[in-house]
Amino acid sequence: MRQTILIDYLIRQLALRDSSLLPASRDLLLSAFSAVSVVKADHDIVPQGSRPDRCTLIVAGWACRYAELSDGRRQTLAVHVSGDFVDLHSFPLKRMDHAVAALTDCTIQTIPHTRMRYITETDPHLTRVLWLHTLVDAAMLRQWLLSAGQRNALERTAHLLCELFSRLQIVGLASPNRPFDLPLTQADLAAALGISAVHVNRMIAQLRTRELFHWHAREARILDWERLRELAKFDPAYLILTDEPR
Amino acid sequence: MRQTILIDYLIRQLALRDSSLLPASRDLLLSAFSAVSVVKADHDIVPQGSRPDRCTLIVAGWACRYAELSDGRRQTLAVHVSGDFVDLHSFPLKRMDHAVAALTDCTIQTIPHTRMRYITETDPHLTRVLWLHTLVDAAMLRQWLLSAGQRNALERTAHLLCELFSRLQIVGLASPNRPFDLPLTQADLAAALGISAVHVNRMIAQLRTRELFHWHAREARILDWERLRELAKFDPAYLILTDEPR
DNA sequence: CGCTGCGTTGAGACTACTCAATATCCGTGG
DNA sequence: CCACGGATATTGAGTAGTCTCAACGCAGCG
Repeated sequence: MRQTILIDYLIRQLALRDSSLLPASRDLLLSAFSAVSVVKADHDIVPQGSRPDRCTLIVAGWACRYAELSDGRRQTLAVHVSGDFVDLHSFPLKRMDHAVAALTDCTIQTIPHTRMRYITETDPHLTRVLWLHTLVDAAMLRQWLLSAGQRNALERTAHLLCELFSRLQIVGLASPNRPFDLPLTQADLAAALGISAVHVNRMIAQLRTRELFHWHAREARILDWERLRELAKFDPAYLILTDEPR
Repeated sequence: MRQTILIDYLIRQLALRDSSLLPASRDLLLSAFSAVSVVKADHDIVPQGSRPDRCTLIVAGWACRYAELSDGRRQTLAVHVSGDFVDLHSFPLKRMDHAVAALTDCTIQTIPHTRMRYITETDPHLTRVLWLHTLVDAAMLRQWLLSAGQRNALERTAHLLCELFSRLQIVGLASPNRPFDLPLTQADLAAALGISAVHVNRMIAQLRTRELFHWHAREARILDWERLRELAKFDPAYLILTDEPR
């Protein structure tokens, strides 16, 4: 039962990047997950500076990672949706240099570091796939940094929407020419984009005026994918949508 | 002979994060490195979009990674010094989503992906250490994103200087209260900070006025580490300076 | 039915940008 | 050893993008 949920999202992500992973490897990973638990919106799932002894998977809901300066300024580092490992990197890294928080109520499952270690000792193929998984996260960070440094506020907003839409498609939570559920607030987007919430509002309004994107009451709709992609200069290659042996 | 050079820098980095790595593992890594070769300043070491069949180590010189938008805007994603693997992640990722370029003349050595694969098949401990190595890169990316999103130009400049100084200390190319060699141009810093070269100049001037940092003719000197660190809100924890088993 | 949180809009301020001019450094060739 | 040219650094002036503060609208909920 619990596997079924995981297969729907996590396995879709793993299979996308390496379909040659054996069922035995897949089961080695899946069989160690805890029962599901729930985290309320706006609560930390993993605090900054902690030393987790397990990795957390989002089964349902939206979460984010953020880093905080000593004076309280916060930057969102990633947005996570169903099927995302939010802190797979905590296994090699040990200490969390940032926090993970629930943006909406989240259903999660965890897998102990001891199992991760066992995987690295016994299953090189699965280990490489998990390593890749952490590197796709890093690739997204690079795109966010490219956005923060070089894209203006409008392009940056468009780019985030493109990325989220593409990633939701991977796990089957969105499909072309259909609306999708976007339960974030404009303040959430602002924290992710490194601009003020007021300015996010203006940028969203501009996307609406240009008939690229519409968003009301959590229902988001991409009106012109090609033009939005062009505006954002979005190239999905970094999401590693190709399947090749690792 | 060639190992001697590597030990000086790369091994210092690996040992810092896990001194329990066995000599056999270390040698498994070191023995596969190519002879040194040289890349002239401003030349690409690894082009964006390529599919390298080897990983590259900087033996001497300064390099950077950068991503480029289709209209030519560039963002530097990382600055690399002696002892840094610039594209270790190319092994799991296969395709480069960004480029690596020499900022100064660089001496490099490479290790084939085939050897990397062999390591993952036979040496779980070394594999975890290499995985960690790619994740320290990701931790730096997070700090850069935090800088880009939340730190102003002055703080950001100070933070980069703090990071570079700390990393140079790791490999023994800088030490407290002593000047160090900083062969970058202000334009290089601008590309890394996501601000204009003119503004970098003003920020450096301000650090000089505040008697925090002095830089002339490649010789850089941190005048007041504590105050610079405070200004930058630099917390070196993300560089993983602690040694614990992986 | 009145909070409270979120979204929207306007006005003025500030940070960092661009363009442009000048200064300085460094390597090269005479 | 000096003169030159190109790259780099410095400074000034005006501008653009984004910020902050503030007010108001609207919807959901206790």
